[in-house]
Amino acid sequence: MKLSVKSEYACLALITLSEMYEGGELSSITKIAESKEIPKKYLEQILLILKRGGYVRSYKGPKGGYKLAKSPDQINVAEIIRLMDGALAPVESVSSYFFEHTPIEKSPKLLSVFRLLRNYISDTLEQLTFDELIE
Amino acid sequence: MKLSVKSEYACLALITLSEMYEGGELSSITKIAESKEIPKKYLEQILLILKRGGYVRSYKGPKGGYKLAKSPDQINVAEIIRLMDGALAPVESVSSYFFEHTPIEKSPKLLSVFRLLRNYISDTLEQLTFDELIE
DNA sequence: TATGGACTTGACTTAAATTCTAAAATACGA
DNA sequence: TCGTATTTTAGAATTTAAGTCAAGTCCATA
Repeated sequence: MKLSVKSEYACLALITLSEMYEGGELSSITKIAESKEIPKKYLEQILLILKRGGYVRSYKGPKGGYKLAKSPDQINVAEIIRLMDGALAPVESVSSYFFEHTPIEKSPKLLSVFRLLRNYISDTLEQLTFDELIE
Repeated sequence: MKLSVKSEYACLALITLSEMYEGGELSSITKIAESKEIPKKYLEQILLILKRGGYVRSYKGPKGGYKLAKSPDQINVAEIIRLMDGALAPVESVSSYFFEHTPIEKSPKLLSVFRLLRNYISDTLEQLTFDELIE
């Protein structure tokens, strides 16, 4: 019952960018990777996904790097996890975003418990925006 | 943010055995696998783990099979997930059972949110026993 | 036009999930 | 009592997906 490291990395990267959103400065992949101890090459892939998702903007060349495309208070944690992992249900078949057949459907009662958990997790992370995560 | 299928399978197997706990009958791996649509060979491994954990008893030979070692109300879902996956924290470093360094530690605020989620999930599943999951 | 960074592709590594092969125990019929 | 079918037990091989690494290409800007 855990988050993928992909989502964790994505959140950490966005936190870094959120912290420097005010000044409008850029941060390079290398800087983010070093400060948050994330494998650089993996982070490259993750930032590309975030870019395609419209969360960050990139600038090439010397002095290039990344910055947020929206203000931190307009990005919540739930949507990032969804973008990275597809869904954020404790069990996939509980997801309201897409339905996949998983074995747990065989027990309606267990399924309903996980549905409650999903809603709690979902609500919590939906309300958590990145401006709240700045140090 | 999801459960391993291993845990799902373990819970489904225990639900099946809980349903026939009254009569004291046995159920074979094959029967459980078919009724819950679980890969049989994988289920064999899972039931062995449950056996070593003291949750089920096994009997070989024709008419053999598995049955619960305790009554369903004495087994909760949390301990099964812990047995299968090691911990049930939404993020491992939040686990109170063993501590592992994960990248999310880099953000204390995010970590504390996940700690709250973990406690909620943990409490919910700790209180959920298998007698409540019988159809 | 040279450089520092983003981008692209592909391959490697590890762990989860699944399947394969074979052995050991037991009930039951001949 | 023996043999056989049925079941669990065990270890290992295979597959698949997540995570990681390597080498190089493209591009803005100083």
